[in-house]
Amino acid sequence: MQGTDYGDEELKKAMGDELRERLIEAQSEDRPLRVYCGYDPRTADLHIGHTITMRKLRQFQDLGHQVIFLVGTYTSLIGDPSDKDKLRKTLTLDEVEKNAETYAHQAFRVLERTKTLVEYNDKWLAELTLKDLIEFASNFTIQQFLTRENFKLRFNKKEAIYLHETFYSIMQAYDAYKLKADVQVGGTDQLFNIITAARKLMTALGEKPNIGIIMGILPGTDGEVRMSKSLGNHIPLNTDAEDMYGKVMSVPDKAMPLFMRLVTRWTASEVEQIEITLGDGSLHPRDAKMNVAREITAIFYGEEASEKAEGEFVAVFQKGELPDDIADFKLQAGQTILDVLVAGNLVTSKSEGRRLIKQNGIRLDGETLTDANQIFPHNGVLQAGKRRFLRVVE
RNA sequence: GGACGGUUACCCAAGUGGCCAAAGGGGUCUGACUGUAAAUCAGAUGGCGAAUGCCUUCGGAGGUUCGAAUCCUCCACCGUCCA
Repeated sequence: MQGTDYGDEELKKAMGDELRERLIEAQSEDRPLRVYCGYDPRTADLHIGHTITMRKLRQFQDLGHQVIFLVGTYTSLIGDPSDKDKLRKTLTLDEVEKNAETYAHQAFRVLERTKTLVEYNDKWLAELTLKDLIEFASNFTIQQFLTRENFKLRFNKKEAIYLHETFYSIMQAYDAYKLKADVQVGGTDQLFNIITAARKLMTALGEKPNIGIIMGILPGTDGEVRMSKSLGNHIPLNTDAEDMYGKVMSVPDKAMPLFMRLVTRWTASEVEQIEITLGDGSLHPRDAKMNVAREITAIFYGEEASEKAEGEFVAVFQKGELPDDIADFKLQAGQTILDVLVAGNLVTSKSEGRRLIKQNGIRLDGETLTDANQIFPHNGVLQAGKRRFLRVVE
């Protein structure tokens, strides 16, 4: 149950107990648990926050259970208006399928491909009739939905709650039913869908209710707000090892417990051990974070690339040396410092370049440059800020 | 169907005729310091220009005005309430 966040001890205990029972039951029937999590491929641009539920699925996978990666092809077509992260535009089936492919590709850096069953929910949702929907919906009351935190809050603030948002819960519940899920994994925003909607509908349709594993929310690089691309504090999966390592190092120390629990492959006892050594001072917080950064980078780029990224980080940021790979830039006659900054992609505009120079953020071979319009003085390594480099040659 | 209200920069959110390239917060960036791209402190954060400055931006299109994010008209999208 590492990294879970039910927001309620009783619920957590109930789910833990039920999971234990279900495990025993499955064992006596000589079958693995069916564990699923649904993904809406409305974006193909994943960040490490998206991998939390995958990590949890992987843990089940490693214990020999059947993991189902459900692609929300049908639900993605509509789009959830409550999620401002996602564009509200309606996607075409084609786009969804393309996204799903990229999505799965990234997901399989966490999950074992051969042991993962991939399903698409349009297979059964598209076939539902209005009669079915009415029947399903008759299991729920408006009050139940209104007690859901998410809705209650918006209701009180007089914000819109769309009718079809309630369909979402019902569709997701039906997914769980069709998949005969023993366990469903999701973030805290999915608590209602998993615990209330799915369990109720499954029971009504004569299945055993799924057990919810509710995962905590990962903060972004600022350590406070949840990781999100539109908030600009995310760590993307599709970057490079050096960048990922560095971005993890830029996360405030205080957020490390969550990063360890939600993103790394470490067990609960391993995490506890680290926290004990941090507490008694035998482990330096910086070293602890370096371990986390190395681990997370290794998950997505492999051990070798991760170690290399760490070596580079130590060299560049702790010792102030130059990184291994610096792009070459061929100097043209007459180019000013500002010209080179722009042409070499160290800055995105001349204004930004001027700003950096004014802020003493531009160095050539370690010497701070102060005049943007000066003809580029000589060959050497040009550095913008702490982490952008360019080797200027003839 | 009716009555109101909203749409502001990466995100949230002020601004209701000139002092608005637009408060504040978040994010991001830079510098100092350091234990790290942590914490803390300081600064920056549309573009072009050496610079007084100029150009583009406040949902879209027009209009009023010496002057509009601010007023008017139409359009689009969204919300709340009444029925």
